[in-house]
Amino acid sequence: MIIDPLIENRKKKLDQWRRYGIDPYPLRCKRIVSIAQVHASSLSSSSDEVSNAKTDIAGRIIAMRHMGRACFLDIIDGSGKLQVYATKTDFEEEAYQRLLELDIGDFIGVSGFIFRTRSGELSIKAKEWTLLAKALRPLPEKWHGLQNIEMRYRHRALDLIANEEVRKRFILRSEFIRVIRQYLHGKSFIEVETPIMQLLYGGASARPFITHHNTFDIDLYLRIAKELYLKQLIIGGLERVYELGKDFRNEGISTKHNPEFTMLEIYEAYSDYEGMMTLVEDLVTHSLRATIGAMRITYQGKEIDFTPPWKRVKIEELVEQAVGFTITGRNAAEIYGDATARGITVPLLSRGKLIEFLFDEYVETKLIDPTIVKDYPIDISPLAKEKPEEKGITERFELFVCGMEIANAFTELNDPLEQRTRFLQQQAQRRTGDDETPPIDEDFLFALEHGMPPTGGIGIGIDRLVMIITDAPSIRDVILFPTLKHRSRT
RNA sequence: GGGUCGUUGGCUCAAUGGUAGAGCAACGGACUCUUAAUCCGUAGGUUGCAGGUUCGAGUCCUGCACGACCCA
Repeated sequence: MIIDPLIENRKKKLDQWRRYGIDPYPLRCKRIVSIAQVHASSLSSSSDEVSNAKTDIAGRIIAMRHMGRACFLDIIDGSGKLQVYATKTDFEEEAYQRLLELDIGDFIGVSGFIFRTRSGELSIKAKEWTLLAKALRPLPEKWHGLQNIEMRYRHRALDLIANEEVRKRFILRSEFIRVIRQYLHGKSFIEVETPIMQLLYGGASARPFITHHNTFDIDLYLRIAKELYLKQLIIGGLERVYELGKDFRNEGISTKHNPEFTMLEIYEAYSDYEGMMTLVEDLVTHSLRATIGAMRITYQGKEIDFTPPWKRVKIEELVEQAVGFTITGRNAAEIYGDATARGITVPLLSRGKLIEFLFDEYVETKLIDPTIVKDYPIDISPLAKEKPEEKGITERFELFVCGMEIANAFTELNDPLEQRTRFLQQQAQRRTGDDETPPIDEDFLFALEHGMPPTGGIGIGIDRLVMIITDAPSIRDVILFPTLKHRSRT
């Protein structure tokens, strides 16, 4: 290991504190008030001496300004920043000298009186101080912060210390998720937990991660969706359930994809996809109101208006508008012919996949304001119920915002024989090399054969919603520890 | 997987193919209202890794690692 003089110096100081008889890592500190509380209780007062009572605060030193016989320190805790003013005359000779030996990054506790400096800054005049935790490494630079993106993702602690907006973003993420849970509880949904490690994966089209259970000596899959378990709960009589947690998909990484990501899935018996449209619209707008307090936000320079009602439009209509020829009522060969006649290069696919391809290519990125895209072709919607009046079309919708898929919902297919047929059709695709098609889940079909009431279900991508409300350019900016390749420490 | 860009002191960044620098942080000193404190001084580098071209490479070439963005 390379000897870093900065770290060596701090280690020497650590020993020095011990020689002084001071524990550099004491177990406890005094009962303290938060810095935010100090600011709050001093709002009304503008006098020099704000409080005659002694106040105890604690936090990390982020700046020190030595003035000879006086010293200013900036201290932050989880709630904010406060300036500490220490003068030689207020301390024993030793205590003041040792204060000067502190490093930026160290945690200290300060006992003193709250006052305002001549320039009006709320400060604490220190009477006593204690070392709470010694830092052995220097903090990132004070006003450029930590800019290196790789460092920010690999060492999120430093990112949170150095970059205030990062910390705010993750606090907002937490608030947003809390509000979602409150909303759902208010609607009598119960939160449940289903297996993350599964014998079979399903409920979506994606390649899974594989792990191994040693005692049973079996491979298990990390879930790609919660759908098939949650619907078993609907069958079991838990009529309103949701699960908010991670799914895992073994696919590429991009600014919109992390291999593990947070998905909320909600199932409601006796509802349908119309009910899910209302639910997602209400859930999202309610959560926006309760967190950022606005319906209009700017994402990466684009204005987005969440004001309901959101546009609801059939996928085939959107594709028709974009490509300029008729889709509805025409088969795959006809669509393929029209596309190639217009110079649009499309692969030879089934009808649904063709429409999906054209949608991805020509429509998706243009959907900026929240848009409910509905009535998907049946061959790409194996878990959704077919519309009786429109053969080949299912009661399924996806929500798009800022060109990103945010939610996917259906009137759940509850005919067990039909479901088996659909699964078998998927298996045919699997055999032709589509490795994203999951195997048939007999346990799910077994449950379904006992009868599932008409049900609406939806999956909502939480990370992407948080990206939008926090104006984050990459999904890695809203996941505290995004997936990165291993890099050995030098 | 393909393309483009990036990797220089703890951090943020410089440096026509010609002695690797600055600011912050650190260390020593001065200073009792500073807040990007100020002033004087000191130290800190195998320029991501491995090769190659060259009298000479942070800079040019090849490969690799990691990251960013775009595309698939």
